[in-house]
Amino acid sequence: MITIESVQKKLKEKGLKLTNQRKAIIEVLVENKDNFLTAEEIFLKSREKCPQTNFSTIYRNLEILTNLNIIHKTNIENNTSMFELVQNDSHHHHIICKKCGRTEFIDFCPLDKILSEVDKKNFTLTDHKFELYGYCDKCKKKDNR
Amino acid sequence: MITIESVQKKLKEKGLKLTNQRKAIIEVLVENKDNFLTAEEIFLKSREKCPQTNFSTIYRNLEILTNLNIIHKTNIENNTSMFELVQNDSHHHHIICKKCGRTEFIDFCPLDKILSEVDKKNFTLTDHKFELYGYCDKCKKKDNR
DNA sequence: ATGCATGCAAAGCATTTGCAATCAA
DNA sequence: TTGATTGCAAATGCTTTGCATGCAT
Repeated sequence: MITIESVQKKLKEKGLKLTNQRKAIIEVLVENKDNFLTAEEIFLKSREKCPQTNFSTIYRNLEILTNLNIIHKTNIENNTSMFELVQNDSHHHHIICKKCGRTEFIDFCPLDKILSEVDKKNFTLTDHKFELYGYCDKCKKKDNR
Repeated sequence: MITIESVQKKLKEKGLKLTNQRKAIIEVLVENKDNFLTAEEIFLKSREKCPQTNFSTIYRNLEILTNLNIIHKTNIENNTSMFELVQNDSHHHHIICKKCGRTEFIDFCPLDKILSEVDKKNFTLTDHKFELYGYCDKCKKKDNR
């Protein structure tokens, strides 16, 4: 279970300062840990908690948190990144609603199934992505493609 | 086997005109059908064949070809889209070199393995992505992350 | 001839950065 | 106190768009 406190502890261990802006960002991420959020969504929600928060602060912190493996960044369709808290207890993948960003977790990871095949190709693997896209119950395809 | 001619035929069937710029773009895509290319790479290579080609022409055509399912668009890491010709004989996934963009195909598709689980979640699926990232033989991790 | 396609230049949007001021430790 | 962090504003990079011209059919 991820809490605000546990993330803050993780930050302190890394020697990072706990500014109000950073606290707000983390709170937002924890409160929305079942959804991918855009930087703008995180910005707007963070500003409710810490009004003076600036957009560049958001981006700088999202990068720091990504590098620390506290959050996970993905690009769904276009050129807008989305972020979610890393649920560090279990490796998992996602089903993502293309309209509202709501996600469900998939415990299944296909990587094991094909690792032997990859080795043959002489690639050194660093990352993988397995994501399903569609429309959730509430957003069921209207005039979307 | 995908040839320039077969793609051009497909375009004609759709009522699209065969301009020199469009021909050049298709040639580039066919010649590099084993690699994802960025729009810029496609631009530079196309201009070798058709010097007056403009960047906006590239983007307009990439969008048209994507909508016609002639090419496939993906976002690897950041906010730069990459494109490859659709190998329409078989559904497949990719191993992608994060440095040079070279790809290998993976015939295995994990989707079947979990379809039943997805149904339970009431998502209407439209797309999925299964991609492995790493460094190919030639680019073996240097100072990359 | 007709309208789809292009070139050009400007705009749009997400993201990044330089720098001086501010704040947590 | 001191370096990490922030706000601001400007810059960047990729992509899109409006409009007049050009070209394939």
